[in-house]
Amino acid sequence: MMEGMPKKQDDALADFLCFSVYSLNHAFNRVYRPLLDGLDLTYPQYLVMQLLWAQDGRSVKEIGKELRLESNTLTPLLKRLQATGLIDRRRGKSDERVVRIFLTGSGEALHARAADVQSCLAAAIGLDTGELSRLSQVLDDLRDRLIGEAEKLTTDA
Amino acid sequence: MMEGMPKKQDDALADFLCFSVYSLNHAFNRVYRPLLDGLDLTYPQYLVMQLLWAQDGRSVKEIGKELRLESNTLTPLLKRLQATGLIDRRRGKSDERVVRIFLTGSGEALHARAADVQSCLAAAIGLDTGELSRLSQVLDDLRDRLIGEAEKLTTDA
DNA sequence: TACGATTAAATCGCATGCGATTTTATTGGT
DNA sequence: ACCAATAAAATCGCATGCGATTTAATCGTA
Repeated sequence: MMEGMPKKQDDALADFLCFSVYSLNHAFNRVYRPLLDGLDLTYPQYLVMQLLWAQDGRSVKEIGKELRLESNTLTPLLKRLQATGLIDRRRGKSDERVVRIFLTGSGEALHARAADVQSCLAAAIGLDTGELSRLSQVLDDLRDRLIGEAEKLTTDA
Repeated sequence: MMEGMPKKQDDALADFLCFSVYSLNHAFNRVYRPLLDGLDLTYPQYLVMQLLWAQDGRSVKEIGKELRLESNTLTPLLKRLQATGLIDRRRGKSDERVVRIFLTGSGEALHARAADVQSCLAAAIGLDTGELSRLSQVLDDLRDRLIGEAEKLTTDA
């Protein structure tokens, strides 16, 4: 309003942006859910399967680094995928602490059935390739900056 | 790669964008958490309090419409806020089905202590006002479009 | 070699989200 | 006035996320 005091107003936008991301994330889940229901996968499970389809035999740690998740989230999730028969969990031979994740036959087979999830999503989003990649880039940069800030905050406290 | 077959590649970007949003949302939570810990609030609880600080006496339905959440999420959350003494839940007089949410004294008092959350967030994000509002707008538009698509998908099935 | 520090997973507890259902109150048509 | 349809919350079950801690294996160094 006044020239001298726009700071309060501006700061509110930070909250708005966070809510935009929060509610957009929920919206994505709502689109993914009906698509993934047919595959008996949740969205985080789908993310893990995507990684494994790209490359097998990753450790829990490596998966966590890619998805920004910790073992306290991944271990139960991976056990559920194992229970449904999509993956195997094997202790590393050289290092017994490491658990490596391998696709089973049905885990690999699911890849084909997951083929149209991406195209449905792309259609629902309705942005062209350029906009998509630009937007992803902006969000990823912001994410990495925030993770840095979060570390500062928690280290200080 | 080939000129004739870029569709597969393009569709993958849809998955990437969704993951960008997913992981950015987690990153926001990591920044908010240490800030909100001092207020004994979670991020969704903070969102509800923001609404109430702006305007008291909303119904659960109205809060849900703003935050895109259902009663199955809000009811337990609101009961926790009531248990910590920040809000009151009262049945509407004209319509006994409706539960309206009111700030208590300590709920109102918390507003002052929450003042620097926004400014810390704004600093962590590190974008200027114009970029912030443009980005929010893009994400909100996408969210609303996706919710529309999700309804189509679930209605079809 | 011994042993404390480090590391990878796992475990525990709590707070979301949400699909599905239930409970209670209100409304609308006859 | 009656009663099915509708509407608002609440309840239940399950799958994340994550802080905090624990367990088990490996490493580093005296």
